[in-house]
Amino acid sequence: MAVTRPATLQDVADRSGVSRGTASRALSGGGRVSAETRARVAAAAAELDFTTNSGARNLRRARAGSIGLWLPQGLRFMDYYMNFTFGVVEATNDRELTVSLIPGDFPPGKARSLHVDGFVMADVDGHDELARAILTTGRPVVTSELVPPGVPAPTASVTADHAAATRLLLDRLRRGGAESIVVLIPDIDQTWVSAVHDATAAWSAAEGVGLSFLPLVGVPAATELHRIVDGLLAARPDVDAIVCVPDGLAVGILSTLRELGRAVPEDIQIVSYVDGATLPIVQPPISALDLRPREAGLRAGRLLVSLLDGGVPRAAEGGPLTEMLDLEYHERASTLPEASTRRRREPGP
Amino acid sequence: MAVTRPATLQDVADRSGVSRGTASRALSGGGRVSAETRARVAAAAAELDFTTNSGARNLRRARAGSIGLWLPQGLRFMDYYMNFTFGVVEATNDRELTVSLIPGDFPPGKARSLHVDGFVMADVDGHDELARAILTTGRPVVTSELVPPGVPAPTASVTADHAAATRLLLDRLRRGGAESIVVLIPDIDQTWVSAVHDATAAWSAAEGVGLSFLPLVGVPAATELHRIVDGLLAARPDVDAIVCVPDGLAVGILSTLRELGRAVPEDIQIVSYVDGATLPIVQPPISALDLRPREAGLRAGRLLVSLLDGGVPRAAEGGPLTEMLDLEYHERASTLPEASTRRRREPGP
DNA sequence: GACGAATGCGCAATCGATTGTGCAAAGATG
DNA sequence: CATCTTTGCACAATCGATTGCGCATTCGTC
Repeated sequence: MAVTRPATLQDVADRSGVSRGTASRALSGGGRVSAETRARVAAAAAELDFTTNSGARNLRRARAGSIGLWLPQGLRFMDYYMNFTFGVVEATNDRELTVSLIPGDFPPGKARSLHVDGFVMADVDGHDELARAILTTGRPVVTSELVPPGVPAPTASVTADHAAATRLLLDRLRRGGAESIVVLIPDIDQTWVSAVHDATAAWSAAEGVGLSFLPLVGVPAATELHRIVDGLLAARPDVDAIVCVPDGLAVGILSTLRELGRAVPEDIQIVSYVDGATLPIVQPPISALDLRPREAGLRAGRLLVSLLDGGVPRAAEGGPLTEMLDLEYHERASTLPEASTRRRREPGP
Repeated sequence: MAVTRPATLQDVADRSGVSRGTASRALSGGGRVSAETRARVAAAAAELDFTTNSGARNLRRARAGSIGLWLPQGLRFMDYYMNFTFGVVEATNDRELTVSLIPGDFPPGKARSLHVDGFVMADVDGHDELARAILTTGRPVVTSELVPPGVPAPTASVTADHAAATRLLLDRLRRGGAESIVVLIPDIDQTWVSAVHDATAAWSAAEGVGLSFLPLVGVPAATELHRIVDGLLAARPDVDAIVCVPDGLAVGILSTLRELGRAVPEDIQIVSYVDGATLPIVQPPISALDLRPREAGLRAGRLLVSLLDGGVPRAAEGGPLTEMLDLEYHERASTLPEASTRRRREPGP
């Protein structure tokens, strides 16, 4: 079987005895073409196995035909970002758009040379030079989560009410009887993390519940985690609830607590701010907030597509466009249902 | 600031007083251009903030300028595939190639219309129609792992010696004293899974160690997992080692075993065939095989790039090109170091 | 001083499709 | 029957860059 050059529109035109222009109109549906000609061209196209060269079309239409997807560097939150990515891809279904991944180490100075029509960015970190460069290109950008202060504003954003979600989680722990809560929070400059932090602090002040933060740099290994939890329990023996912000970490905390002889949820309740594939399958399954990454990606992608289609005003009054995403709390066994069922560490009467 | 059309090569040519052709040669480095002209053109390009329109270039060069990345459908092995993806992206660094994600539900019939120069595919499943269609396009394809029998062969593949890796794991368990092993294996039609299965069976026959398979359909929830493990221990009380093939599952097994009062690794050893972010941070940390997904993606990507550059013979004698990847076993605390240290469940003398 | 080679650059074709303009034939209206 | 619209299609410009060819000019050598 000879390697045959793919058929071009010219080939189709020749075969059906019309001009290239007519062939184009016949196939694309627009313009004035007789039904009979249209059918003849369609037949020729089918016989030649013609598929339109999207590169040429995009050139003519002055579009790139793809959107760039930027994801944070570092190896955290893989589960989240993979789902997010699939969501973005889903948003381009049946549209003539492709999703291309932007290398994390792409030179920021060359950001303008990225041949894309717009960008979707997830969790922009204030310190990432490439992220800033992309936001400065002037092309449409939709971010998932807001960008930190000092970073050029995106065209639009998809975000969620993290303050409310945080309060929901904390209220939930409190109803389960929590009186002293620790929040394990990653040390990264992303707005949703700050939102969780601030909402936690505000809630603590308002509710008068003992609360402290434990910042985490990087991804701690098992021994380090053991040391951290051990130190924590020594310093604050009264801790009876833990909020894990990083996704996979909660399972590590859980097994470390068991190792140290603490029962979950009886002695200490656990919730994770980010749900993940492993959280529901450990014993006890860990309650978590479902950030709905796939939906977030889908919404961000769709928003960008609308912007590119010109269907959405670039700047509605009152600043950049923001779309809200509802989060879902998944109650599992690592939190106590009611305060009354709670067994304190001190022996009963 | 007015939205100004990006500068074209013609603009650069006009500004430096040369023809478009000369400007092109001056910037691309090829052809005969005087040093002085070259400098003048470069200056003009810099002033105009010119970046070459890669769409136009690709059209002229009859290339697509991107490679398509296909990943299996379903939500398993997220951690692995995300790293794999980053590896592929890394392979395109500094080359004029982008990585575009192929939607999992892309219509197989239109696979030929995908405007890419070649494909990288991970873990092709024999039942996926789109995967087959892609392999039939005739374009260069590099797969990670071999394709199942009956599926059109790819141009080249990156794979690993799963039989050897399996034996290594099993030998390791045996040295730790294992006498009755259970292998939890996902019910999917991918060659590496079959390789693990077959190697396990062969090893069992050769070594005379008791062994059984437990096929898993889908991703079991916590309660289901509990039931499975419970049933397993009831049916085979002598089980003293478990091999988990799916990645995140091992942590679920671990905590379920603890729940059931079995000590790991003293009563039952655990290893995971696929390493993941959570495995090292639970107590005890779970021994696992590092499949080196990033490296796999990188190698697959590089191989495809070589194929596209024509640097590698399409079909060396002896069938399709195959590159081997070394795997790494990470010994952790969920396996016993030596048989002598093993504590049996029956009380001591 | 003459002739061949090398150099520098402009011209124009080309990649493959889209789309505005214009002309001829067919149909509608008086 | 003459004029006015529509309809159907061909022509050619265009998107932005790459590249083969050919013409001057300059350089080198005898």
